[in-house]
Amino acid sequence: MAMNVDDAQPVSGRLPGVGPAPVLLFHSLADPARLAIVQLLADGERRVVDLTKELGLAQSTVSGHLACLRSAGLVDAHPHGRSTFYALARPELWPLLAAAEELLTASGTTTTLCPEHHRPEPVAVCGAAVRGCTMHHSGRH
Amino acid sequence: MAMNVDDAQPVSGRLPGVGPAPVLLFHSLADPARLAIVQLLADGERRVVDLTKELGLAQSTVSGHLACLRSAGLVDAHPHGRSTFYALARPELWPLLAAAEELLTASGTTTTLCPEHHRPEPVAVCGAAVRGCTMHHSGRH
DNA sequence: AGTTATCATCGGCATATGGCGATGAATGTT
DNA sequence: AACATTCATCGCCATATGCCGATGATAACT
Repeated sequence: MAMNVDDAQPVSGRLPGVGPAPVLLFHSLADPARLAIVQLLADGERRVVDLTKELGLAQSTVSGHLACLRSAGLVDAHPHGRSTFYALARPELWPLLAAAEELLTASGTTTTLCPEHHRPEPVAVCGAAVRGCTMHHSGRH
Repeated sequence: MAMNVDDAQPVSGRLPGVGPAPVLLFHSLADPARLAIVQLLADGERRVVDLTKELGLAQSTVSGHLACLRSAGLVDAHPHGRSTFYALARPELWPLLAAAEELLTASGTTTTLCPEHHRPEPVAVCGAAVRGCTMHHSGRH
């Protein structure tokens, strides 16, 4: 479930230099469960059990997905007591999801990947400063 | 090699609504070969043979990857004579890749996914209008 | 100490993925 | 007409992926 970074030659060995990092990043987002986790974490950090219940997946499965997201650097794990809290680690994720959403919209698909508060201004006639992309920790410790 | 759209219940059936489209999109980018193809096509459209040589992969493999990218709506196929030209179909892809690049940079990885002419302005003090993200067809028919 | 809760990790299993060569259709060339 | 080229598709195979239950470690609670 992991996809190691150290698998050297990605395909045949002489591909143009794409590097494993972007592949890992996109791979981590190329799964319904992981994408759902990201969306849930957008609302605030969660414990593994919480996600387990919200997703309807086995605990081991959720842990696996979280490990994947963590290896991609998208989430952070904060152990607290006997539970572990997971939270989004990269605010830069929202522009990415917004861009994906826009691409899909342009392709004719209606999708919602970003919560409203993380979407960029519709057009921004210029003047308004930085918006969206704010990390908000709704404490639960 | 395709990943069908009609596989209904993605994981267990009761996941929050993420929809198959974004998964398909990210999946299409989560492969070194396909990412390489995208980069090559950024420079202009290619035939399958061209990509086959440039990637060092079997023709059937390349065709498969192109089918995947096409099913994700990222590339278009223009049959011409006995060869087929493939070109990028979505200019909106560049903001996506730029966002991914930024995220990875923020994560500490140095990666280059967009050609310079497709990158957004470094900061854009405001004033300069729309830039980058232009589709350029360097004809070869 | 004993019990309960939470979670990471492991092994097993069914399926998906990505690689290849072979085949056949379509088209251009001789 | 015969041949060559290009490409989509198919079957095969090795590996990766995602799911689960079981196990064991850690920490809290009685």
